[in-house]
Amino acid sequence: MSKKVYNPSEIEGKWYQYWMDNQIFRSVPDDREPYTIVIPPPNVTGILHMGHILNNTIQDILIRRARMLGKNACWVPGTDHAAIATESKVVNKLREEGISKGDIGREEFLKHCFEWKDKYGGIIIDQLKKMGASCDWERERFTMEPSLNVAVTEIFNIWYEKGYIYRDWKIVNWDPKAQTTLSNEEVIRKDVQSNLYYVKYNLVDSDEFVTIATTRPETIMGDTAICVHPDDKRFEHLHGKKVVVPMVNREIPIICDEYIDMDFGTGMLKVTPAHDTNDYEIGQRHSLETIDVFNADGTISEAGKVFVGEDRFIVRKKVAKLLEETKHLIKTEQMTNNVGYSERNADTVVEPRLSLQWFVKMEQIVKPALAHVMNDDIKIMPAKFKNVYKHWLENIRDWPISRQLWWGHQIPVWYFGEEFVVAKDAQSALDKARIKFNNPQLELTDLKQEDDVLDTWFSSMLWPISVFDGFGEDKTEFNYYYPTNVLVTGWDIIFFWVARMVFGGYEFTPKFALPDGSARPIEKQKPFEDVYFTGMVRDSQRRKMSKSLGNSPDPLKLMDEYGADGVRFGMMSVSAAGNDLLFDEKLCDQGKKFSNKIWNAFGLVKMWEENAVDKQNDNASTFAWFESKLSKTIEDVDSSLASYRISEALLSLYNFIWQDFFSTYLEYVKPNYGDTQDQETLKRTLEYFEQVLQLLHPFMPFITEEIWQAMDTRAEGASINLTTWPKSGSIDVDALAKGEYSKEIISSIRDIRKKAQIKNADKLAAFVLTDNPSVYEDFMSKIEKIGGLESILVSETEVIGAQSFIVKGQQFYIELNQVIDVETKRLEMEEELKYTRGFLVSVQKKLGNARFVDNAPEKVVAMERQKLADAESKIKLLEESLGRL
RNA sequence: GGGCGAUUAGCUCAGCUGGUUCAGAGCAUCUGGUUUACACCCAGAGGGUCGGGGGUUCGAAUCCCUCAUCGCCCACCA
Repeated sequence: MSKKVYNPSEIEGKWYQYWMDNQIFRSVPDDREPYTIVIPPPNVTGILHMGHILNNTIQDILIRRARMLGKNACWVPGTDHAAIATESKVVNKLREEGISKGDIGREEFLKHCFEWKDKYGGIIIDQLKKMGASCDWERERFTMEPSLNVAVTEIFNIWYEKGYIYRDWKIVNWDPKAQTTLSNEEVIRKDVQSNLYYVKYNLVDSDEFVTIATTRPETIMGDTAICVHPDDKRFEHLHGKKVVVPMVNREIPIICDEYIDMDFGTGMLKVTPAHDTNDYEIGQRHSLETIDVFNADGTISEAGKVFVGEDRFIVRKKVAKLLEETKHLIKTEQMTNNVGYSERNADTVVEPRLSLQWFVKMEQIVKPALAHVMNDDIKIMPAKFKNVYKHWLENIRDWPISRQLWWGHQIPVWYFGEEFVVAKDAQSALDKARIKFNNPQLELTDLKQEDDVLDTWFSSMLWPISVFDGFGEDKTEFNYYYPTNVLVTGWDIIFFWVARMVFGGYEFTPKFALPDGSARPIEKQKPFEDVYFTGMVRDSQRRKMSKSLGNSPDPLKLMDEYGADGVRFGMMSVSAAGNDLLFDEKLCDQGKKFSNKIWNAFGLVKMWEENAVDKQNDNASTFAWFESKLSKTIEDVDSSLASYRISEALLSLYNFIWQDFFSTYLEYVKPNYGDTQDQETLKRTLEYFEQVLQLLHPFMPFITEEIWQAMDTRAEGASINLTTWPKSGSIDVDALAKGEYSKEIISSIRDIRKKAQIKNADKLAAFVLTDNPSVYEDFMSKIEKIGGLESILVSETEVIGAQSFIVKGQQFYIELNQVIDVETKRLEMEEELKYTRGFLVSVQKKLGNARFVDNAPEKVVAMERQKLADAESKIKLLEESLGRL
């Protein structure tokens, strides 16, 4: 401990290994109350980013503190298979090797995926360990492991039997790059500048034409009607007429539908049922033909007739040119419209596409999920997200769950020609099929399992249940740990994940019995008690952190530079709940400096140990003040944490430790140069230090463990993790106030010294004109020591020619042996007098108001009376001094 | 178009049930300080009509109304 600079990298890895070796984070069911968190599983192939640091630090703080509070703390880690993200990475990798997914087939492709997962899946886990996450690693789960597949399959069957899962043609969001469906939540809408093309459609058997405005001329080949509003007088004469689609020369009818907005564009809409949700609905209402002009990859299909095989955006330009050449393009206007992009392939425009997909009917499912959040059975923090949640659930649409991928949970549906059965596995599918199709001769080879897999979030929905084997035979763990205490995650996945886990909980746990065989009551069905939404991490210019901007620091580099403790501190110090936070590396530096400060303070105390002796001290009042202050801080930290105000808890600790413990307490009790420390002070100081470390441990686990271990000889396997969270003792208001006065007095002396440019080493004489020596008496020796005073003597009269200040009605004088500038002094005092008189008037006015005295709480009135008295005595003192000046 | 939120010191933000934690913190700025645990330090200072206006109240940064500005989410305007 002789080094003056704390080096976290030497320390942190060592202690993490120690915790693992001693199974500190292991949790198994026992008699204690459980405290459970399941991690939002990061993508298996992902790497740690600042958002992970944020929410995992919060979880770690809550878990470590729960452990110290004597609870059976269990934090379950794991990873998510992240269907689209992972599959596209593997596809890209194979492409670089000249291999295509189709060539090698499903089985072979999955092998590559698992290889990829084995190679990269461990990275993020190691990174979580590096930041100190106290997960029970023996419980690590993966959303695509076999037991979860069993659960997913079972749920699919249950929902199918309940009639909640169905297959249907719908316009879905199609990602032409990944070539799969996306849910609405996976589509990111952006406003973009587009061209609005005004296109001429000729009427059949007439010289007349109509003009239609469209942003998507490449879909013209799929038009099957022109639509106008039935009340639109301008077009009444066209009702029932037909027009010719340019380029393909197909005749289509002009129809009427109330959907049309008469004021937009030309008031006429071209209807392309295969490529727009609304058009599709209009098409259904009017029994229109559906012509799909695109292939799966976004090129024009045979049905498009022109530009077949060319990309949709190239075709858009070519169509425009062609229309111009054939005099069908009247004009082009610029406009802003809203275009959907794939969440996974940021540059890919999502194509509305008519296809046959699997859906979950949401109407019934969401009812309990909405009710139990609105009545706070599940508490959402910050509460503002309750509204967001409500709005989404109230307007929810059916959930498209099939994805045209191979990496994921394959949909448990087996086809026999156009028909199908839903089953738990191939064998039972065959059994069902033989009955359903009344054909006992059917063999497995006659059936074909659905190629598609399920949306990743379908398995994530079950996460809090499945990590405790809720769907397994043995429900011991599930019954002990579920419901979890809190979910900590970003608000951006409130719909993707949080809402789905909530309805998942209420859908699937009711049938699980409790250990005594009784039915599971409603409060045991929810997946978590509380949801804590973190904000998004942004850079200091408020930009979202992203790879492409390059503004996201690499957390590993940060941890190397500032230590995991430093990074955790930096992140937590700005993490007010639910607000986006501006992250700046400087914050980590502050954390690192804090670590260093603690390290050095401990070095000081450790030095005392070397030659401490048994002797008297005069620290009684310092101990009394500090203990009360410590108790107060514990109360503050407890209450802040109870309401998830993490940064508030950390900052009050930071201020307490640095200001009160180090700058004040340690300076007060520090022996004079060359002197030794006494045993009692040493012992108490170490006790305080230990409590402070315990309070700080959840936030900064490594340095607190390091120092805690260095404080004393510890048993093998002992850890600060396993100690008991400090309890706040009694608060002695009087002792507390006296300590604070002493700080104020010292501060005033330093100010005078500073202004008079007197060196700290020069001793000064001080006097006090007092009617209440208890204000300073207990701390007199400390004030003398820190203030650099020879002594504080009581004076019966004013000390002429000395600098003065007032604390709690006591007038102190500091003799400077310098000529003081009378005029400056007078102005200063007059200023203060004027202010105090004004203050007095306002207090008098308040107290003179009968309605205030009658209505305000007694405490408030008493406080005002105290203010009045203090102000009056201060004015008296100032007036006397001025008079003499 | 619908909804939500924000506006407090130069910057980033706390401020919870209306009243002593009420005008705060950190950073930044300025000034001074090296034999004493720490210059990754110590000490001191300056800086705000709490976005504007109105209201409720004995009392408003806090509650209500209104205006302004800014953000975010949701939604099918071709």
